[in-house]
Amino acid sequence: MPNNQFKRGELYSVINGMASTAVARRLQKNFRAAGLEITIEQWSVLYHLWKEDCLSQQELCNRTFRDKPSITRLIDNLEKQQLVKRIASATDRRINLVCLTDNAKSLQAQTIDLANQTMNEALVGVNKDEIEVVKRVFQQVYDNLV
Amino acid sequence: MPNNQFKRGELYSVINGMASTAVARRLQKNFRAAGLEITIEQWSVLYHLWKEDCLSQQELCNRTFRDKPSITRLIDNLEKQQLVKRIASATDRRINLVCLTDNAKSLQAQTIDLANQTMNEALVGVNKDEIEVVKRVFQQVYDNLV
DNA sequence: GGCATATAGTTGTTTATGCAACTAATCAAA
DNA sequence: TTTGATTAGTTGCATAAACAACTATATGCC
Repeated sequence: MPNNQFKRGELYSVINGMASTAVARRLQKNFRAAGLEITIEQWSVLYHLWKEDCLSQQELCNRTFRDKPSITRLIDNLEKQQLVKRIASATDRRINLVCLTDNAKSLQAQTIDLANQTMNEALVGVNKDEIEVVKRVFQQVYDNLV
Repeated sequence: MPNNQFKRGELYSVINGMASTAVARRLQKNFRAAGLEITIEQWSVLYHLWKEDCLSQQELCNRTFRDKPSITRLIDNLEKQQLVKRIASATDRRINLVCLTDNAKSLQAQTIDLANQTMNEALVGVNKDEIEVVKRVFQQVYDNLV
């Protein structure tokens, strides 16, 4: 089915180059406009810590879909900005627990508002059913490949 | 509508961190497995040149959704690998036309096969209608933000 | 206990991105 | 025709990603 294949090839360009980076860029811009000096990558780490604090770096890898070196360096930068602290696990000395500082806790409400606002800007003209389809397709694609 | 907003916030994580990078990673892996020493970013530039050769850098920015510095450096690297050449425009001396070398032309069929194969792996269990919804949503999101 | 293996995290290297500041060429308006 | 604004492209700097090689700790098997 060459016709179908061509359409799938087109979809690749769409997925890779367009909407996802446009959303990320807009969110970054909204952070900056609000005077927040964090990157969206740093925010994506904080986002998971707000849901559950003091995760290991490995657990952050799993939840943010990043590899270990990426998380190491994101945590390095977050530590420099005094938003998280590495705390050695008491039971397994290989593990660093990454814990939020008070500094980071105070950012939670504001940044989540900005993220919701960004998604509202992004999703004008998109209905709930379509969102559900996109979520299902992405989960399926992820499961197919990982 | 706080409930709706929360769902949109979740979608952001999905869009930004998951399926798109998983597809990109798989395509990169498939290139490498086939002995091709190009990155997916370089491929995305070549992809548009195969459709229409000798585009200006600005036109490549538009078509690949990248900014000018990104294209400058991608072209730098593609030129090092002798896959493209910068040719000064005869009519406007500000413009570089980016043209494929024979070297690059010979890659076209193979890499497009690999891209189609990658999308087939990625889209197992996803039907045509869902693909159309995803494409429409992404176009809408992009139009909303850019 | 001791060795092989697995797991958690770090470091080095290359490539890519975002933003701001810059040069050079073109265009347009007085 | 000269001056001011726009457009095309480059460079510097900080952050991030992919991959491979590495250290340190823990686990499991004999």
